[in-house]
Amino acid sequence: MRRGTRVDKFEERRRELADAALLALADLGYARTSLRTIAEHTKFSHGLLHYYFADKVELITYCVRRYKAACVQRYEGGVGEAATAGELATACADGLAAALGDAPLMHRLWYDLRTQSLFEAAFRDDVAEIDDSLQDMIWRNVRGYADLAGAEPTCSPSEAYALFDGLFQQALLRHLVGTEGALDDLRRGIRELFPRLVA
Amino acid sequence: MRRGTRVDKFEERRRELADAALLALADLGYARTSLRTIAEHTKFSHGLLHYYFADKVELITYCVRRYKAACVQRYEGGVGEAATAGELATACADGLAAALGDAPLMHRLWYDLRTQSLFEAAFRDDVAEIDDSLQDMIWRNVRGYADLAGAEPTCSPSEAYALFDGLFQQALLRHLVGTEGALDDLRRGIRELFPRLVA
DNA sequence: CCGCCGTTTGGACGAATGTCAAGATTTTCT
DNA sequence: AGAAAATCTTGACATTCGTCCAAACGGCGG
Repeated sequence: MRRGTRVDKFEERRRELADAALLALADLGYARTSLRTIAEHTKFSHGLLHYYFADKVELITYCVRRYKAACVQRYEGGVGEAATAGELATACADGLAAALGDAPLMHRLWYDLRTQSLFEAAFRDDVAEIDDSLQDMIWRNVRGYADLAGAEPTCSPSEAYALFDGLFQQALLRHLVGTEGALDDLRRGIRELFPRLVA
Repeated sequence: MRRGTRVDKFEERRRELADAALLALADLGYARTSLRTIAEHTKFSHGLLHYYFADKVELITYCVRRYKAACVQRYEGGVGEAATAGELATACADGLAAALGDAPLMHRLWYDLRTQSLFEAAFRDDVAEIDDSLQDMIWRNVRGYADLAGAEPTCSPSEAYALFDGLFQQALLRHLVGTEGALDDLRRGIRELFPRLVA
């Protein structure tokens, strides 16, 4: 048996366990998720987690990286197809609102982990990496909008990301407590944000 | 001795304990703060906490309310003195940047608790109340800016708050990891945000 | 078939947690 | 001063946590 196969099998199980852990984390949040509750989301016993992960921190950071993989893949495409600036803004707004509507608990977890990284240095690098890729995603859209509108962005990439993220996070908050129209407001807010950022 | 005095003394100690708890929470975050570590921030023993608070949740929610009291008091004044729209924008930007620079750990705690409220229903009402008062504070500034500029806001109060909060939260993130110029960027970002929101 | 090795289990451990109650101490009232 | 009420300390409790480990399982090459 080739060495590669063993490693692949090992990595595959790590991914499987991490995915289960992400479901548990999305349910309960970082503060309330123990290794045993994670194990209950799998068909294995709690001891196994320490066979595939050195400790809890390694498991969680692996989960964060895994979340990022799914995340950037989702946002990878997107900008290309719009013919006008308005179309791009609408497409971006619809995409973000759909992302929020499809997996609100995952985004809640994202904000939880991002906040935890401010207290737990171990998460900081991975979280920062995800944040950067999200900022890039937003900036590609803003740049694309400016190009189609024959204008230039009047803000920095990080500023644009902060503003988009503010809208997104508030929409998440309101969506989770059941506020009607939170997603529609998000769509409108994002659509109208684009023209505010170029000149 | 009047009954009122007893109640006052009781309430005063509750405040004292809650303030110590807030310091501990600001240090460690909600997930890592236990009742015993809170007690270590006081001159009392851990058992006393259950004399003044029924359980941990009541203590934390009391802390949140207390945080709000200090918070709204800080932001209460502010709008009145500006003579021009630009002055108001600058004053608001300076105020928010100063608030962040003076007590970054308290604001980190705020975002932590706001996120926890998405998992722990017990905090939800108090957090929402603080969020509303912050939104009002922002909206007073946006309204005031629009009046001085002879224009009208082109966004809703919640939208304005989301955008301001996005800038503030990112500035906090970058400030806490030591990014130079995070506060200056926040000031500039807020100053430039005002004209984007009126027409 | 046996023995090996990667997997998996289930229980044990010490530490830490929230909660509680019994007693000591301090304050207050008569 | 003495009684009563309040404040506070101390130690214990059950539970849960992360971690570790000895043993059992399972497939595959000999």
